Amino acid sequence: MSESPKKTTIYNLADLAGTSAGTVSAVINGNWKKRRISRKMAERVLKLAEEHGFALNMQARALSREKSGIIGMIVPMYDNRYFSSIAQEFEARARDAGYFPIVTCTRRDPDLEVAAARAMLGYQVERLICTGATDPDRIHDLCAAAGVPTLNLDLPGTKASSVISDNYKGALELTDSLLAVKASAQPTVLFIGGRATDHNTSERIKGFHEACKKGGVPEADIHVLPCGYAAQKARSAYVDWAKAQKTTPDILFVNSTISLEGLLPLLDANADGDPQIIVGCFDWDPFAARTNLEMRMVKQDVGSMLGALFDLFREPKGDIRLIQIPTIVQGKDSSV
Amino acid sequence: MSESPKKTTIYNLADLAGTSAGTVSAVINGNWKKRRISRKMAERVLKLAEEHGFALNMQARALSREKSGIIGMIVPMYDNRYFSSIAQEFEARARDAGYFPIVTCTRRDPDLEVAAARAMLGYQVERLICTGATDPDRIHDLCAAAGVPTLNLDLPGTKASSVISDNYKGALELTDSLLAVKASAQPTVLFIGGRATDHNTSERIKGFHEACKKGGVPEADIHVLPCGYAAQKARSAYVDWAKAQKTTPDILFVNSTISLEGLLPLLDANADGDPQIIVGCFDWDPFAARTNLEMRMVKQDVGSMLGALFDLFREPKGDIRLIQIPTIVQGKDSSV
DNA sequence: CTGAAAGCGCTTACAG
DNA sequence: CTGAAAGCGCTTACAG
Repeated sequence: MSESPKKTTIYNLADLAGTSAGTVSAVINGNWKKRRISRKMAERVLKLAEEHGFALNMQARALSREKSGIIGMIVPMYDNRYFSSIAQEFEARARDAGYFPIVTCTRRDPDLEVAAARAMLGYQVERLICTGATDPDRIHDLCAAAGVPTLNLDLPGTKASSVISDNYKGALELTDSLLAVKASAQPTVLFIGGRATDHNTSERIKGFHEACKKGGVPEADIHVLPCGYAAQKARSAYVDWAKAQKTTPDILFVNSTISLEGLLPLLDANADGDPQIIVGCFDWDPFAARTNLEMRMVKQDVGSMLGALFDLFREPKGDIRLIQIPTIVQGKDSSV
Repeated sequence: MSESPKKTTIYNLADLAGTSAGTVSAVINGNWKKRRISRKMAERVLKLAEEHGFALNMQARALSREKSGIIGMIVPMYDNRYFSSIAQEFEARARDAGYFPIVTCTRRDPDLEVAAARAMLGYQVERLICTGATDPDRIHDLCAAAGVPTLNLDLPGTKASSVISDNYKGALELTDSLLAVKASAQPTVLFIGGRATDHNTSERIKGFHEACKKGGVPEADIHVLPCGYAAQKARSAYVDWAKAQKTTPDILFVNSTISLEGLLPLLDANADGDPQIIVGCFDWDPFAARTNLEMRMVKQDVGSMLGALFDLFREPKGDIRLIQIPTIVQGKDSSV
C-alpha cells in the first residue's frame, strides 16, 4: 500500500519480483500459462501489483498493440431521456463487449461533431458510433481515412450501416391514436418541431400526413412546422402560428420531448378554459406521460436499437444496411 | 485525401515534406515560432496533414509527455435529469479547460465504482471527479497511490474537497413549503427514498424533521423511509407503509426523481377519489413539475456546482474543503 | 521456464 | 533554422 506519488510500472514490479518486464507483462495479462511461467512467480507478481495499486498503462499498451480497445460514441445531448438512455445502454454493452466506451456530446452542432470525431480519432478509437449526427457521412469519411469503421444510430447515413426507429410507422400510429380521440370532430392538426432536412423528421411528417389523409382530415386543416428541436424554437413557432391562425390546434404532434418541454407551459394554461388539446409526442418520458394533458407518446426501443447496433459488429462487413426498429405507442393507461 | 487504410504518422508527414519528425511535431503543436521553423515549411506540413486527415496519436503523445490531458468523471447513472445535466455541464467545462473528458456510469454499485476508477487510472486520467459515489474515500486512496487528485461532487468524502448541494437547507425549505399548503390541517408526513447512510439523505432527513417540528407536526405523525433510490424500492416501501398504516400520507417528501418515477402511478390513482397528497421532490424534472399532482421540487444548481468544482482546480491545493451550493425550491407557478 | 531487444508514435533537450 | 536520438511504458516474436 506504498503511497508512491509516482506511478508503478511493470519495470518496478519486475525489479521487485526479481524478474523481467516481459514476464510481468505476461502475468498481468493473464497468459502466464501460455508463457509457461511458474505459478509461484505469477503469484508473487500479482501480489506486488496489488500492493502497489498497479494499473497497467493502457496508452502504452495501445501504442504497442496498435489497438486501443476504445469505442467512441457521439451524441447530440445527454440532458433528455432518449439520448441519456442511449448513452447508458451503450456504455453497458460496450463494456460487456470488452471495449472501453467514451462518449461525447456535440449539441447538434455540425462543427462540434467533426471536432469531436477528430478528437476521438486522436485517442485511437477502434470504432465510432454517430448518434443523431447532422452529417454522418462527413464523419464517416474522416474515420475511413484513418481506417476506423463507423455506424450510425438514430439518424441514418449513406456510407455506413444505420440503426434507426421506424419513424414513418411510429408517426402514423401515433397520429392514428390521436385522431381516434377526436373521432367525431373535424380537427385542426399541427405537427411541430424537428428539422425538415433530417431523415427522421421527414419520415415522421410523411407518417403524420398519411394518417391524417386516411382519417379524412382535409389538407387545409393539416399544418406542419419543422422549426428545429430546441424548446424555445418550438415555443415561439407555436405562438406565432396560433397568432396567425387566430386559434389553437385540436391535435398537436410534437416531434420530441425537447420541443415538448418548451410547449408545455402554453398547453397547460390552455387546459383551463379552452377545449383540451390532444397531444402526441415522438419520444417518451416517464413524467411527461403523466402531465395533466391528454397525451400519447412514442417510445423508441433503445434496448433493441443498441442490440441491433452491436449485432452489426459481429456481422461480416458487407453491404450498407438500414435497420429500422419498431416503436411503441404509449397511451394514457399504458403501464410504465 | 488519400484513403490510406493505415493511419498517417508524423514520420510519413516528415518524409512527404522532406523534413524530420521533430519538425513536424513542432508544427502540429503550433510552436514553430519557438522552434524558429520557416513559415514555408510550416505551411507545407500543415497542408499535408490536412490532405491526409492526419490525427496526432494522443496516446503516444501522452506516453511521451507523461500526461494525458484526460479528465475523468464517474456518475451513478445518466438516465435522469440531474445526473445527465451534470455530465453535460462537465463535458463542456472540461473541454473549455483544455481537457478531454471521459465519463463512466457506475449504477450505484460500489464495486463498479472501483472498477471504473481503476479503468480510468489505466487510461491515465489526470484528475478524477467522483459524483454520487458510495465510497469516494476508497477511490481517493486508489487515485492518490497513482498521484491522481480527486474531487467529490454531489456526495462528499473526507479525503478530498467536495462540492455538494446544501441538502439540509433545501429539505427544510421544501418541507416548509409543503406544510404551508396544509397549514390548517394536522398532516401525516412521510419522507421516502435514499439511503440512510449517505450524507445527503441524512442531511435531508434532518432538514425535513426540523421543518416538521417547527411546523408543529407531532413526532407520531412524522415518518421516514430511506428505502433506497430505485423506483421499485420506493414503490413497494410506500405500498407496505400505507398498508401497515391503513392510510396514505397527507404530505409526501420524495428523495429524488428516481424514486418519484416509481411512486407516480400510485399517487396518480389516488388523486381521483381520496384527498390530494401534497408532494415534494428533492430534485427537479421539467415534466415531473407539471404532472397533475400538487407538486414542489428542489432544483439543485448544477451550473454553480460545476463552476465551484472547476474553481477548485485553480486553487492552491490546501486543505480539504466542503462547498455547499444553495438549492432552489420550484413551486407550481415557478417559471421553468 | 524466462530474458533481451525492437518497436508502437510521439516529445524534447541537445547539438549544430 | 533543423535533425538525431533517447525515452515514455508497454507487447511480442525470438532466442535460449
